[in-house]
Amino acid sequence: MAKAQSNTEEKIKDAARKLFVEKGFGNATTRDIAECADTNIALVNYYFRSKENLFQEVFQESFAHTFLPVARILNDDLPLEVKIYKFVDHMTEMLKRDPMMPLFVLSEMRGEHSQMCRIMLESGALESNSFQEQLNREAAKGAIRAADALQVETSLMSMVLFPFLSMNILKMKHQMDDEAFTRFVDSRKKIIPEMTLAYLRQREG
Amino acid sequence: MAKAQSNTEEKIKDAARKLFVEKGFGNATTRDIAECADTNIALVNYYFRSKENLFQEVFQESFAHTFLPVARILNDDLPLEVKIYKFVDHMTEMLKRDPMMPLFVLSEMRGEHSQMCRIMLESGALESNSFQEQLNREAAKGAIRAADALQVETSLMSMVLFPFLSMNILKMKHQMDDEAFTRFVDSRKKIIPEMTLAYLRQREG
DNA sequence: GTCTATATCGTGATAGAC
DNA sequence: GTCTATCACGATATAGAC
Repeated sequence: MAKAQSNTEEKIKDAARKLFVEKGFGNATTRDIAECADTNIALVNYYFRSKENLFQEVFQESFAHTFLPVARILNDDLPLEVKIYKFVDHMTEMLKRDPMMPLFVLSEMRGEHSQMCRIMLESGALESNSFQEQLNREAAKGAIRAADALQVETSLMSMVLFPFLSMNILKMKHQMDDEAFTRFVDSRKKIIPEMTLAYLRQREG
Repeated sequence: MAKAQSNTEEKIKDAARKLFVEKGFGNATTRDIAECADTNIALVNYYFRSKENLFQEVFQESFAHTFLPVARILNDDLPLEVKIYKFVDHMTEMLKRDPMMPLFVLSEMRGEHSQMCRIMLESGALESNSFQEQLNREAAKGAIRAADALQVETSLMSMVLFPFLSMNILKMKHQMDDEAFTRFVDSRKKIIPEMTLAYLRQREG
């Protein structure tokens, strides 16, 4: 079709992405978005039929293009140790570029309604279980203890994501500026894999 | 003063606590709260001057009485291993009783405005650093490696809190019912301390 | 203390001129 | 495609009767 991309449409999308993530779906108003995109409410509803629709269109891609590819690293074909370091590193770098995304996603998941639920399911959230198989193989070799992949994944996700989820509290409570926060999460790139591997390589208690 | 506690006032507080946590400050309406408390909007504004004020009054106590005491376990006078197991266990049990609280607190912290910020600061969020001192003593004895208390605290908090923060996604993605979720977080009571202690006891990389 | 009725405002969405 | 003007609604909050 090669339809020329309207500049206005893109500006609205960008403004929406920014404001939705910053303030949540409920607190970001159409007026905010229009003003931030240097236009007016009527045009927002001209390009997208409604606020809900705008939300949907913007986050289908945005979410599927940032979070999911990184999360899938755990199912890549890589040696266990390499994989864990790569996962933590890529996830951390992604979050440094988009630090408010995780809190946004989680808070939009409250309540059944939530457009986010549909988006997550449609984005192919159901992964393969090749990570569990890898853990089983390593355990059979005696390289690591027996471990539940879901528990390990959850721990990894927790430790990487949580500092960003609680960024505001963390900064406030420990007087961190942006630079100090970056140093903090950067040093976790080493700590988190070490902690995970120390657990896996330990004899079962 | 011994002023008789109005039953209505308590019902409103309870309703507010429930709905604020469930849907967030912005999405819980005064009408919701009034209806849920079996009364009307006028009475809500009679007892509390405004919605914001109601929020403030309800969460000053609620938050300070549930989360903070548990968080302070890390500064208790206990052997390191005992302390870590106790912290994870108590925190998990607290969260099982109030599973939506963490996501609520974090999402209310977005934006500078946020009454939550004041509440957190006033609640005595500034703890002592006795946990760091304990880690230093243990490291000096050679029992553990040198470690930053803030990093260890963050990892512990992460691993306990995150499953509750992402409860909806977790349940949806892995078809967990309430019982399965409880089993999941219960088994983390063992995994999380093991992981933390395995890291601390490991020779430095 | 409790309720009904209402004032006032901000929101999402649309009609219609250009 | 773009804008102004406006509608319909739901929100918080209050006035005033009982």
